[in-house]
This record gives sequence, C-alpha cells and structure tokens, in this order.
Amino acid sequence: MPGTETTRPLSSSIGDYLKAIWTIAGTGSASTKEVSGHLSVAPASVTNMLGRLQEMGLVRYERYRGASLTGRGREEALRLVRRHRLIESFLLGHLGYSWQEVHDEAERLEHAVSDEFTERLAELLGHPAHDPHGDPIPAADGTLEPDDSLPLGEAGVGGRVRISKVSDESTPVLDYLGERGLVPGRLLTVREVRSLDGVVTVEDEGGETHALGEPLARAVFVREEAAG
Amino acid sequence: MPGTETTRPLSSSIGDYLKAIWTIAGTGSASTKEVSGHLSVAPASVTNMLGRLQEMGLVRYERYRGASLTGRGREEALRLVRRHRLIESFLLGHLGYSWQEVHDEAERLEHAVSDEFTERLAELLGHPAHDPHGDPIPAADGTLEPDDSLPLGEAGVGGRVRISKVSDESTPVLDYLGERGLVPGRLLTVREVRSLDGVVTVEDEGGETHALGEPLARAVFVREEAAG
DNA sequence: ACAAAAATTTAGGTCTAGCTAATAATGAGT
DNA sequence: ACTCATTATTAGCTAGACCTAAATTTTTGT
Repeated sequence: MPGTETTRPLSSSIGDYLKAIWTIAGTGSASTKEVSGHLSVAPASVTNMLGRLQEMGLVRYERYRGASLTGRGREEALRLVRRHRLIESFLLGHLGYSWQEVHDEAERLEHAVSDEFTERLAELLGHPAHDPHGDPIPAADGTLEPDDSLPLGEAGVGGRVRISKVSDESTPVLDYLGERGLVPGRLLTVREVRSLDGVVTVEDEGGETHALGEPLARAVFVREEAAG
Repeated sequence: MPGTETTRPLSSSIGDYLKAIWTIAGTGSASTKEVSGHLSVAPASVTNMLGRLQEMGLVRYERYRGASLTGRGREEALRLVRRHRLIESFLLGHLGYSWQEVHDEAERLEHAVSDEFTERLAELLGHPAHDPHGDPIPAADGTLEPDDSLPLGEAGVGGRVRISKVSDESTPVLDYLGERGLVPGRLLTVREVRSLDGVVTVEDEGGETHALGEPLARAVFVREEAAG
C-alpha cells in the first residue's frame, strides 16, 4: 500500500517545530530566530532541524529566508493543536485544573496521546468547537474555522462586541480577567478607546465598567455583534 | 535543601527499566536476559543501562548477577505502576476503551503525566483500590497492598473462590473471559482440577460451568472466600 | 571435572536533538 | 554604495539510548 504510512509517529520535537511555525506565521513564513525564541532552542539547532523538516516534506525552507509549512506540515501542526486544545478543555473541565497549570501538562500530553484517545476525548467533551480560552479547536479532518476576531482596542467605540477569546500568554492576566468575568462569550459595549495610552473602557452586561490598559486590552479579542 | 530533589524528571526509558525489574522480580533480582526480553531491547543495551541505574542509586547491580531495585528504585517503579493503573481505569471507565486498546495508550501516557495529573485523576475516579484487571493500585505514598491471590489451578477443589484479577498478557484471553463474565469480583466454586492437562472446571453464581485449559486457567487469579 | 551452550559484558558505532564558536549572508542607516 | 549590526549557517562536540559483533563468564550435562 504505497502512501498509506500517514500516521507514523513523528518525534515529539518535530511537532513542536511545526506548531511553532504555525503559531508564528500561520500560512506565512517564520524566521530561524523566531522559531528559536519560541522554542528556547539555539538558532543553530533550528537551522539544522528546518533542514530535516524540509527533507521530510513538512516545511518549505530556503537558507536565510525562513520556513513555511507544507500541506502535510500544516496538517500535522493542526492535529497537535487539536490535541492540545481538547486536552486543555479536559483538564479545566474535568480535572479541576486552573489556567496556569493547564498549559504545561497539555504540552506534554499532546505528544503522548494517540488519535484514538483524542477522538474519544472529543466525544467525552461533547465535541466542543472552542477551548476554554475561546480559541477554535481544529476539526478532526484538519479544518480550522477562520478566526475573524480582533483585539479589543480595534473595536469601534459604541459598538456591541462579544469576547471571542483571551490569549493564553500570561497567567496573571488570565486570572485578572477571569475574576472580573471577562471571559469568552461575554457581551460588552465599548465606551472609549483612548489613543494616548491604549486604555479601553468597556461596560459589561451587568452595567459594570472596566478600564483595560496595555497588556490587558491586548489579551482580549472580540467579535462585533450583528445587531447593535 | 539537600535531599529535596525527589521529583526530577527521569527519562522515560529509565522508568521502563524499573517497572520491568519490579514486574519480573518484585523484590528479588532480574537477569539481563529477562529485562531484555521484557523491554525488547538488546541484552548489551540492558547491561549498559543497569550500570547507569546503579550509579543513580535506583538498582543494586552486580556483573553477571542481575539487578534488584533499591528503595528509591522501587518507589519510582510503584509510582509508574500507580499511574499506569489509574490511567487504564480511566481509559476503560470514561473513554470507552476496550481491553486490547488500553495497554499501549496507558504505557505512553504514564510517562507524560505529572503527579498532579495522577492525583486529580485518582480523585475523578473515586480513588479506586484496584484497576479493571483487578490488580491493586499502589497508593500515592508508595504503599502497595500485599497480593495474596493465587492461580486458579492452585485453588482447593470444592472451595468457594472470588476472582481477584485477570492477568493482562493476552488480549484474546481477556476477551474470552470477559465474554463469559469471568472478571474480577466474580464468585466461583471450583469443581475439578485435572492434573493431567491442568484443566480447571468451575461453576459460577448462575450455575454455569466453565472448563478452562492451560492459558486460560493461568490468567485467572483468585482469593479463597472466608465462608465456604 | 570439563567441554559446550547459554548468558553477559565489552568494544565500537548509529541516530537524534541539542550546544558553542567561528564564519557568512542580509539588510539598515548614513 | 558601504559599513556594521543583526541574523543565519557551518563545523565540530556532547549525551542518551539504542545496536551488532566479538570476547568473556557462568551454567549445564555427562
């Protein structure tokens, strides 16, 4: 059966590279330095690995020019993202993990888990479309819903917006927002966007007002609501 | 803090060696060949690794004499066994895995999972004392209930016995027994043990009679019931 | 008691994924 | 257009965990 070896294991660090490129560049291309920074690996090691990934047909890579994912590379990356997000959902929903604990555990687990496990987990969770951060979970067939959300600061003043996701970079930020109910799904009205310091003032459904500065405002992504 | 580095990561294959020695020899000692067979690793590699494990203080090893676990080695092995059995329980109980699928998945997961995860999983499962095969699950503190079960063939004729566990070596065997309800917890009466071929005849609670030959009889372990 | 068989160890090599230091290409600023 | 800082690549090494083939020790059978 030629062409049937779709699911050979693929060492765990290979997946990390693919995910990194996908995260950094999406469909575009990622530089050695960016990947190096993302994975905390020396640039020289990245160069080396990108060469190998190209030989495997997972990335397109040109010396001094950075790398971008091939179809297969993207597929593989999305498969890992799917695993990661489903596992995070499980850890938060069923095992009582907190935001901060979840990421590392999921990072390790996503490399150990089989497709079988992933799909059964999806089943258990009721095939969620989004993870707890609000990020879309790629479908089992590798499809990913296009993400049309925008940073809170770029929303139109006076508009009604719904929080679509909260970026998972910083734990204190997540905690702060979580405590105030600023989580995916929440409906807000944008009251003011001050261009000097980027502070965004919003009003939530309960009439509470929140003023969000630099790191906070950038962590919140929203979608404009159909009816204002 | 000297002596506080209890939980450093320990590469995954190290754990495999410790578990193998524990499984083969318990508290006694395992030969190079046994370990080699158990892990499907060349004998030379085993020799090499046993030397390293000794340096780490995890096994006692004498050239040409085999290896046995030290206290720390045993602790580590039992921790993995705990993980493995809890994960198996979860896969069977919550994700709908079947006997045959469960083992490999658990084997991979047990190396990726943290203590945190393990304990939260134990919580979710209601702190079970036994896994689905009937094997005791080591406690979080490293304690393991002594196992006083014996192979079905060694039970006294006429006695009432309860199936304590079913060894998880062979899938067809597990399936066969499972289909007939010969699972841990089942109460049986031993009708006959034929010494020529080792066939054991038992009667279950429903009055059904089962004649179990070599591989089957050896997979079933029982405990004698207090009141006959 | 000893030779042959079985088990084990040693020696020497591979592959992966990382590292540092030295060298080369790219691109920004004047 | 040229120089210099930045970014990448090459070269050469390390460590872990494995392998095969050759040498050695232990065990077994007579």
